[in-house]
Amino acid sequence: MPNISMKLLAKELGLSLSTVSKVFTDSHEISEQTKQKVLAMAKQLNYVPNPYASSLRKRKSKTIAVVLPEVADSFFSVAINGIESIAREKGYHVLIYLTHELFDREQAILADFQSGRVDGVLISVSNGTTNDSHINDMMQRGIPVVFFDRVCEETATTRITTNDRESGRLATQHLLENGCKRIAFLTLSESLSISRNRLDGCRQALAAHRLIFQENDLVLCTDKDADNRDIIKRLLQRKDRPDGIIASVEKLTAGVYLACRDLKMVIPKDVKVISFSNQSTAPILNPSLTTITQPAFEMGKAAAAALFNNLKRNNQQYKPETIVVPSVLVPRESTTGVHQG
Amino acid sequence: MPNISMKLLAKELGLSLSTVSKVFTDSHEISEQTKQKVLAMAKQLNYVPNPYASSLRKRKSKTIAVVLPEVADSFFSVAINGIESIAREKGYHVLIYLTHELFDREQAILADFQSGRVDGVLISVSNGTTNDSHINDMMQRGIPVVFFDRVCEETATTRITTNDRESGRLATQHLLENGCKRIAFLTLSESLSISRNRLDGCRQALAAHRLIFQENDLVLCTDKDADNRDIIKRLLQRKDRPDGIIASVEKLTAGVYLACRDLKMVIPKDVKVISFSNQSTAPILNPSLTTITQPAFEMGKAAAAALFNNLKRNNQQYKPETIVVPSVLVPRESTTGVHQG
DNA sequence: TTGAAAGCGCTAACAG
DNA sequence: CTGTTAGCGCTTTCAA
Repeated sequence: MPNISMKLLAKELGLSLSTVSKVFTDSHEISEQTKQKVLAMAKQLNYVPNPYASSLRKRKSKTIAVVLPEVADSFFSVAINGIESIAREKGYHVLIYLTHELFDREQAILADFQSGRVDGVLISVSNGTTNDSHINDMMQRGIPVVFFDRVCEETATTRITTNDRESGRLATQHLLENGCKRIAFLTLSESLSISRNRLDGCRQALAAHRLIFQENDLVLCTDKDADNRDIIKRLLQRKDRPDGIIASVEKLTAGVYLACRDLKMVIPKDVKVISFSNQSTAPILNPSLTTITQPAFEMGKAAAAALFNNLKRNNQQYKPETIVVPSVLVPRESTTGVHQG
Repeated sequence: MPNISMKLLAKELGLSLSTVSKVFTDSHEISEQTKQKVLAMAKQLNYVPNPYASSLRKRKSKTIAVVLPEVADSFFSVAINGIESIAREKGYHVLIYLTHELFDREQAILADFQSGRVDGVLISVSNGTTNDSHINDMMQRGIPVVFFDRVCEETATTRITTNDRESGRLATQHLLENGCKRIAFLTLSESLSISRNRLDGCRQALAAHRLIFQENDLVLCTDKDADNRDIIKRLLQRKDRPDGIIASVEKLTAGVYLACRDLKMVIPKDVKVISFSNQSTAPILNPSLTTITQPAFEMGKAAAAALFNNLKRNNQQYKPETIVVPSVLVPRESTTGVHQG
């Protein structure tokens, strides 16, 4: 059974194509009576409009793209839920693309959007993203782009972030208050905005306590968990080893726990650990893990909402506004030693 | 700057529209020379074909839909990676839809696909899905559907699952071999294929050991983690309490660990725990968690590959084949008490 | 309030 | 090998 078109539907009703079309755009120039008749017949014949014909004609796709480094960690998984929830509300469809942290890929993906495939883009930039020309291209072509989580700070558009710097400061302060004297900061990348900001906050907090961040306490980890475990072991075996560790990315947590286990070091007695993480297992780790939790769902929602705002005001001037959805520090045993609920 | 169309490109070249079109479909009836000329000019003018015009004309969208209950747990996150990787390879785009476990939603989402928006559908059915008429509708309209993970067993199409029954049996056997005498099975739903199959396997293994599964050892949990914690506490406080627990869904793990903590029960001494889970934190839980790990990435890939197969053979008869990608039991301390790497 | 007609950008049959 | 032409299914002037 071929899909029934509007033309057929019109013929069936003895009405003109344009009249029927107007019914579906709920035009006021159609009588209530005709509307009912058309709608009834449409339902009866199971008419479904062809979105691509409409897109072609209107030059609007009712589709947005979400461009992510990966869906591996829980942050993006949850963020997608937030995005989908509001896209759905607006009647938009969501295309998903993964860059796998490759700048090339990210460029290629955005380049495709010049075709008009999507009306707007939500992006969390890849690890390897160094310039924003591909993003500016998009915007110049009238396709709004909104950053979330991993942003380009120079680009003139809306950004949804969490308070990374403040969180870095809080995490550090929390460690210091719990008795740490020397803090190591684990990171995956020095170029990513979130890492830089979290580290900045860490430095600030140390400075406020008249401590200086030692450059060899900044530990660059890798994508391979096994390697990280070794890297962290080496860190913990140094003569000037830290007594507090900040894992600036969720996936670095395992390395810390395993390294400690290998070395028979006890968290939090020998070293205290705090992690930027959304993992639901934080409370059941042993010791339970103190986390800075990002509001992933809220950020997803905020990002989508911002995009739809930019979408409706049709100009190409987006204000370089930054919306901050704050993270939450949840103290648990890995820093406090105190057992809780 | 308006997007440049093929028409303009043709005019610029002094060629006809159709010649240019044929260049882009790489038709053999165009001279190499003209091809080069066209391609060069296209690049120069930054020509990008309009996908919707093409979709309209060809009645193909080069787009597939992935319909999921939720992206909350790690299984689906990773599966998406697998799907995306092979969609990308084939030059397809991926739309994502969430049902939030609601049958209504699932129906509405599929109904929209009658419009021709997608060429094929990958679906993991929602918790509340009881019949498959919406799926059959799709297929009758020539849109292939492939199930993955959560399948409808009656529906005549390709299914990608893991060996749920076998895994249920293995999990049970593993507990028995480690000394359990009475096993409780935690589940979220009795209707879901995966839950039923895992439970079946559990029953089989018990029977093989001349044990009978007591009906009150089947524990129905909820979506609320806090509630589950209480439910599991009650389970562990029964006079005839189990000494082994199978969490048939990842998210039930936390409840077990927390309930034990509340009751000062020690895993694995007082109760052994095995969980169907893909969480990367399993090794760093304390005790580390014995898991049955689903091959999420592989299943995603297999599902996408199967869909593309069905896509190219254009008939409407798909064979009701089930492809099984086996899960892996990873023994850890929560059942063995033995500490490992 | 309804209808006729043009055209969004592309593809594919057919002709030359 | 290249060009002409007729749509894909819909929206939107403009005219009736």
